[in-house]
Amino acid sequence: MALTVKGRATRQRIIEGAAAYLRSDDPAGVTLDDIRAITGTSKGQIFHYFPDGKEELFLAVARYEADRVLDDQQPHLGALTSWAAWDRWRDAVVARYRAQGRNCPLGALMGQVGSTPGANEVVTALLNRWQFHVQEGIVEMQETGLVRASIDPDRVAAAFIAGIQGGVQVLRSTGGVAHLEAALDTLVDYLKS
Amino acid sequence: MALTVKGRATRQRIIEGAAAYLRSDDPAGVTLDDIRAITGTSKGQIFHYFPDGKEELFLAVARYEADRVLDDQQPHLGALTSWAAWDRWRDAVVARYRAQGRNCPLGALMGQVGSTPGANEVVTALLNRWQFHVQEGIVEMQETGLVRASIDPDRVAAAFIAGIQGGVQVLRSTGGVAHLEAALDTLVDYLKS
DNA sequence: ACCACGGTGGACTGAGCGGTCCAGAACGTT
DNA sequence: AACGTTCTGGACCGCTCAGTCCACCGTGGT
Repeated sequence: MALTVKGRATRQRIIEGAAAYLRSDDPAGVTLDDIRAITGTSKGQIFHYFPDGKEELFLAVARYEADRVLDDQQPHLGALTSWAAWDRWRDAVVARYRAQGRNCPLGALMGQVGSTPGANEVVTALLNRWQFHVQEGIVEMQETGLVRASIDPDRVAAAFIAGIQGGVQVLRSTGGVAHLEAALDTLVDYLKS
Repeated sequence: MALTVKGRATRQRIIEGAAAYLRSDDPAGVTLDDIRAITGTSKGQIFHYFPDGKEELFLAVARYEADRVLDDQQPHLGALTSWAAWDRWRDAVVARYRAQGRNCPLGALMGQVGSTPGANEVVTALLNRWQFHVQEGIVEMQETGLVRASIDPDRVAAAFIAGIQGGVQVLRSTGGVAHLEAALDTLVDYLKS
């Protein structure tokens, strides 16, 4: 399938339109017809650009959303070299998810797509990149002596990822960011102690 | 709807059969017909005992599973009065989810049911009870001087809940319990420090 | 001018599935 | 034994929705 400039634009329009729609509404009941209407396209186009249909489209949207997750944390996440930087990062994460509210785009997508290999791969790749950045930050803090050397950067970075994921999970049920904040603050506190 | 003894038994059979089936298979594609076949019942019975249909049945299963979550952590969760008890609890949680593997019954159910008020209520109630027990444990440890008084039991208990939820979430994608262990160990370590 | 190929529109299909309905069996109460 | 109530079975309905198909349009290369 060779795409022209126009074709790429349409494909992208479908992805972004679908992403926006899935972000606002409950994705459980989202149909291809909804997406068709929202993006001002037709069934023909959707299957032209995503031959495997719904699953392929949703996976493309998931990849798109996954990229945004890390983008929204930059530049803080990439330079966790001082306590001030950690605080800014913490605030960025909390702000992002507070704004997002109950509608976690990726979470909802995953609930939809289920546990296909492709879906797991998208999530795993995101979590790996995320954790890597946190780990890098911890290592750098250790090198400058701000964090004691006895802690295991990989392990604590994993704990951060788990804490954030869980905080967001709770947010999806309760609507509050208290757990997310508690997890982040407690772990940062742990690094400082 | 007045249920006889036989009726209650059938209703329970449906719930448990559905729970078992949902636990093993991908719940996204589970139909009422599947449940009917598994439980050896009929459409008539399902709607007799769950007049609101699929949603009511799934909610009943969710409640059933939610109860099991805490049950599986007992008696450890209810008596976090020594470091040994905390370790036993930690091991019980990890063992439970390791055995469960990728198939988180409640998580999958929630992905199915979506964000109905009823579903949120089930999850919120579970998390509250869970967090309460952890908080109680922290307070008791403080009273016996094993945990320093300067930490906020509520906040750290919330961090535990977030860490566990996130660890399970990661488990669902990667199949590994490393994140769950990292979260628990790091937070217990935090309490000890 | 032509032609080939990618882009676009939308009617149509087919099946899966939640939910309805009713007839009849079992039960238990008097 | 008779009658009301609950339990059970399964045929049936209707709708939703992913996916198909094909005709037509736009564009760019020669």
